[in-house]
Amino acid sequence: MNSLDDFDRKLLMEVQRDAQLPQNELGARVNLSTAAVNRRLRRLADEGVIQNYTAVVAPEKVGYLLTIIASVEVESEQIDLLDAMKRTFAQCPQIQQCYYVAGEWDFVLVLTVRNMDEYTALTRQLFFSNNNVKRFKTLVSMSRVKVGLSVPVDIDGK
Amino acid sequence: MNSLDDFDRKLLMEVQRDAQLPQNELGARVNLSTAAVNRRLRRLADEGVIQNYTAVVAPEKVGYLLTIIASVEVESEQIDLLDAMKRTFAQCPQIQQCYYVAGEWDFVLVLTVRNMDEYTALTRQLFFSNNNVKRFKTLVSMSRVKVGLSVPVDIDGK
DNA sequence: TCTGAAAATGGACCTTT
DNA sequence: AAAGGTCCATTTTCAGA
Repeated sequence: MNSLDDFDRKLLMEVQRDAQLPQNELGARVNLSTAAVNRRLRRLADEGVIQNYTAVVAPEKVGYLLTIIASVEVESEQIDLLDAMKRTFAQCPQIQQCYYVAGEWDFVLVLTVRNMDEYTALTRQLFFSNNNVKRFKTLVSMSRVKVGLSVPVDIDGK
Repeated sequence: MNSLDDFDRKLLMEVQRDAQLPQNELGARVNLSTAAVNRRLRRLADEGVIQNYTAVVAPEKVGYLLTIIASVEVESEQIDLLDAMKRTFAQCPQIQQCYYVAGEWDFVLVLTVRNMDEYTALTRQLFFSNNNVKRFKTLVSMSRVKVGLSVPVDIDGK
């Protein structure tokens, strides 16, 4: 049902780089007619391979000057407590990413905040006032060396 | 030069959620004519507020089943050594994100890989064979609770 | 804000494998 | 059948009045 060919992979590569390329330009790059490109992009979206199209906003241009990585260890791994935390984290607009991980920590969060005060307030709200947070650690980003969600869909293996 | 009004903020909000909304639909949502929407989106892109438009690909649908968070401590913080590492990390397609951080670690990486073998190979290439890596730690993501790059541009403060 | 031209999308239909 | 190509109508973009 869900096997991608080289056309699909090339399209995904291009459209991850620039989702605004018109379909005729995509067609020129991957060697397909615009109609075929149109059909494939629709199929990829329908199948959920392409989750969505989004504009990437530069946080520093809208006043979000700080990026923070926070690790969280929980007190109890009881399912409903975990689910509640996941929901809380997912809903928090400043949390861009939340991973539930195995290892020394239970959650890793990537946050974007305006300044340290905003982060301090968030730690109160998210960590200190949550009984199930045993401890957390903060790493402050000095440089966002690479930031993206691109998946490498090179032309080869499977 | 770069002050956003509520129209801009609403547009950014919408277009982060779905970059495919036509400009007339955006206009209806934020209460502007399509021409005004058109001009504003162009301006936001020109100013770099909108960095780019991209299709978000579901990694698991293209065979990238594992998400890994890796922390790296370096041996020396000599500028040229750091720059070399940054370049290496930035170029690695499986590294989605790389932050240079202050705190217990020097780098935090978010990686997407097909499987553990691929990650093991990457650790050889990126960490073990790099003299400037003192130590690294791996956290394996069991659940990608929230994954995005959205910046909260709600309607309020500055 | 409105109007209109140029461009892009997406369906219908036919052809190829 | 499954997928590509061509053609065409509709929608969208975007500049000028």
